[in-house]
Amino acid sequence: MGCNTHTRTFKNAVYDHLATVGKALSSSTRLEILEVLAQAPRTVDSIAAEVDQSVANTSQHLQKLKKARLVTGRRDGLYVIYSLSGEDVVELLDKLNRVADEHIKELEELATEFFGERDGLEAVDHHTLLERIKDGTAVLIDVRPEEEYDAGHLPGALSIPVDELEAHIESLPTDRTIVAYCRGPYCAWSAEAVNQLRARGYDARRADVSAPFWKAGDQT
Amino acid sequence: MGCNTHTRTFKNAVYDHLATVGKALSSSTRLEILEVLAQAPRTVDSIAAEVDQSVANTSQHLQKLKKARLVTGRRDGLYVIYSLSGEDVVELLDKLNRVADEHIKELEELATEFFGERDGLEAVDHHTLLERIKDGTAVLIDVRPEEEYDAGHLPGALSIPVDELEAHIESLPTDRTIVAYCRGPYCAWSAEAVNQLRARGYDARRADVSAPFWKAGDQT
DNA sequence: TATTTATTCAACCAATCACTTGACTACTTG
DNA sequence: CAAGTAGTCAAGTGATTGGTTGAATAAATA
Repeated sequence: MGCNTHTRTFKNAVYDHLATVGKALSSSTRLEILEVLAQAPRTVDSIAAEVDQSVANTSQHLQKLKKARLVTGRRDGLYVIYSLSGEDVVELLDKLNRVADEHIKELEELATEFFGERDGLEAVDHHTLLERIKDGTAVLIDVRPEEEYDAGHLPGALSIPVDELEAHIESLPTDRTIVAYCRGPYCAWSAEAVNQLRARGYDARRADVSAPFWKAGDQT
Repeated sequence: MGCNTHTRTFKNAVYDHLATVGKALSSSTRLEILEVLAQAPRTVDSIAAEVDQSVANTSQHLQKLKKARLVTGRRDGLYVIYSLSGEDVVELLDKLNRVADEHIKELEELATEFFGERDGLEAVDHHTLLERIKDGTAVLIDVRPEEEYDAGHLPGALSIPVDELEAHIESLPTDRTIVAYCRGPYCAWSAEAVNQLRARGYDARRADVSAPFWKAGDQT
């Protein structure tokens, strides 16, 4: 209380600005755009295709994200290339994911329903993953599109996009565990990769790791 | 590409759930409610008064926050007491604050405009703060209402709510720096406390620390 | 049981939202 | 300069939002 009368308008202005960021995170389409941008910078056209929306609509969403300062766009000739405006945005998205994951039980239900029994493709956590790669008992594969791998990947990972897995499957060692990861905890590609690998007799697992989030500090 | 057709509906469901959390953060009133709850659990009535909204409206906002699983309410006799549903929610709010603070330049402008020259009341960062308290060159005061102090405070802090500062000012040592903190980086109370203290000849500073966020890990 | 206090629910309104369509601007290449 | 491609802008539509008001519950107390 006390200084409320003085404070009001300043406080409101502050919360309005914070809400601008909140609003940016309030549309599923925008969250999808953000996750795409968390993998690698992209042009408007390509984002639109990725999230299955019209270019105009995508552009408008990008304007909103820009207003909230979560993304920046730079012109490169014919194209405008958007990217997240900082590491901390990845961290924010990561937190949002984790909070939702922790508290919204429907998400877990969805996941087990979609991935089958989640322990059917037992995920491997971050720390044991690193150890297993070091001591050579596991091979880590990044099943995202090549450009996303090129923009940054877990150390020691091989790039094998899902749709090329079939072709490269022979080159993988049969005497080690294959651990696959993709964009995030709900990205289906790693699950698909694991299924393909298992069908061929490999010992395969999903990594319990969000692709761009190795930058975002520790995985608890 | 590839598995989009299969993926679509699952992906949409996931992003819809994430957006539920985003939506919860998209209204300035709700963010204010969350910050209040980050200090201490509270009844609907008292939240409504604190954020200056009708009880009905506040209740509806709380329902939305509950649906997003950011808060929980438990009945205690006549009252329903709401609180944040976990530490991680505090961390999420903290990230939101930091991202906004980092990228939205208008926020800094607002702050300097309101707090006067920000370095006029030079904030003290987390680490030097801890050192100064340990070696006894500084006294830390928590200027939030007593209940919020009671619900949790920085170790070693004294509780002196702003509106009682005048009365207790004599009891503070004149030979040490007084460092004040309150709810968050935009909470005006600590600034006001500093002004009062300086007017009486004290060496006073604001702490660059968000009250409940000592739980939320390190201050970078 | 009737009354009081705290909270929620339901109905409503103006404002905002996500998305569409179609026109407009920016840049590159022929 | 004309033609083509990438992106933005403007106007419009139905759905959702934040807020209001007043009635309906829920629990404590008289």
